[in-house]
Amino acid sequence: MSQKTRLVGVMNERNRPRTDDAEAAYQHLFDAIVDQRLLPGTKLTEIALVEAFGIGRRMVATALQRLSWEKLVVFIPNRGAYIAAPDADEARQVFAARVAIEAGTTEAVAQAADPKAIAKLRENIEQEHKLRDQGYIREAIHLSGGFHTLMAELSGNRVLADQVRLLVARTSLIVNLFDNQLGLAGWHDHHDDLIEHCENGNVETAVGLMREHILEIQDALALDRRRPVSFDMVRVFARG
Amino acid sequence: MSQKTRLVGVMNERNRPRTDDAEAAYQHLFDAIVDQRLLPGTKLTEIALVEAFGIGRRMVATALQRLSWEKLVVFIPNRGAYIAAPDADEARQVFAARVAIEAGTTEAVAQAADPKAIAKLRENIEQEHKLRDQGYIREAIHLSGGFHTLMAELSGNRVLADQVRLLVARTSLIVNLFDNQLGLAGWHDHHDDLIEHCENGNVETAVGLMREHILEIQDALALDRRRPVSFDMVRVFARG
DNA sequence: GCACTGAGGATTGTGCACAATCTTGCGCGC
DNA sequence: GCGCGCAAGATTGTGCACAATCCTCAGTGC
Repeated sequence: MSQKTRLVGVMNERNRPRTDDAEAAYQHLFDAIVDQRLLPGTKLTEIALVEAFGIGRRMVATALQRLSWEKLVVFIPNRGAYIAAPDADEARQVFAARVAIEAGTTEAVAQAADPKAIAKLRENIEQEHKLRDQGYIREAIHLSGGFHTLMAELSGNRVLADQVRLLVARTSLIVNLFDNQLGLAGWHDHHDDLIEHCENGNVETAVGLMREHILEIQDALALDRRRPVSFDMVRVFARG
Repeated sequence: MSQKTRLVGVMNERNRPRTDDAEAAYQHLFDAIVDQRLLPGTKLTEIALVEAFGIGRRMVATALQRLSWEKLVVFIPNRGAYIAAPDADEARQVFAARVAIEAGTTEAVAQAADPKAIAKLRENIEQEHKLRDQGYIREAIHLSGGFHTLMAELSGNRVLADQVRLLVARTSLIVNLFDNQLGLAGWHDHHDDLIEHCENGNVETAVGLMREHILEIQDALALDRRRPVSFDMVRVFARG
């Protein structure tokens, strides 16, 4: 028919709705945050991400809103979305939550004492030892996060595992923001002891060790001395 | 000027972007789910909600996706969004997570033993007693959820409080789906005892009571006998 | 010098007219 | 009667052209 309805977008061959693109964009951003390629305060504009990922505004908004819900991104109305920059109070709450939740995951793993799970944890430890011997604090903490996430997954509870995954990610932001006076002296032996007690089904001791371990990470940070965040340090973006 | 740019939407006075409308829609839906006005399997179409709430599709999608992340709504591709209908395994994980997390909140409240917090909890108990005397199981469990949420808020940790709020909401779905053979015999005295031990700073006992309490709620449900969910029982919608 | 205003910029929300994809149901051939 | 296929329906994603809102930064009056 001779309808003149060519107003908007007729015969656009490039707009196929791909639902899981939002998930992909989310994963990319999440990994970039955890790997500290995206630093706190970095600006994330819809249009910029549309161009970067080649997806529509809706999927970008979906990914950003999920990150916002996970407290990794903060929306400032009519200003844009920014990578979150937790303050000292929020940091303390994150660590407190980690103590509470990871006590639960540790208890589950220690009670089960599944040899297969223990083996996976030992494998993770191997890699951690390798990096620790080279003295890289940041990588050590990063892999430490991997250890905690793995432990949560092995607990068999998806709810707790998801929470630990998020809290580890937020810890990554926190480590970036507060001066790190970490003496990794006796710090590295905790994971080994933890595994051993889990293997032997020594539940109480394992849980206690996990709590101490997390609190020790917190104490290694100077929570009263936050690195100033300019909230417009945009240019770091040009790296991914 | 005499611009003829009336292609799309010129001078629409009704399209002012109100950012917090997404939050309002989310709250309405969340409350409806917790209050069991929206039952598991109910279909939630974007367009229907656009007309119901008078907001744009984007904000509706935002609200729905948040509910989806919170596991209260499930997206089925090209079919629409549905109120979640947890299976037995998911139910067990929710209860396990509640045991772990609420052990943490109880510990915090009992350690603080703040008289003001205790008073608030007592006030909640009063209302629960009133409803329990009338024998309403559903309302009792609903208010029981309120007690747990309040406890989590009083623990002073927003992370844990948010999680408990979500887990309580999911429990509301679960209670709806599984045959409830609840004998609320000794069930109702737990909250009273719990408060007392919190008041006296009896941390270990309080935590143990909370764990038992949650497990008792779980045991009162027949998790192996799920009520069939038609996943198209739409008409229940006409009630809000 | 200083406060205030106003124009421009930046950013997100909206309605619209599709496009893509899956489900459903009906008719047809056998 | 029965399976099969194709058309119609339903639902969400997309690009576009705005609208609304807030921020920024000049320029002006006092």
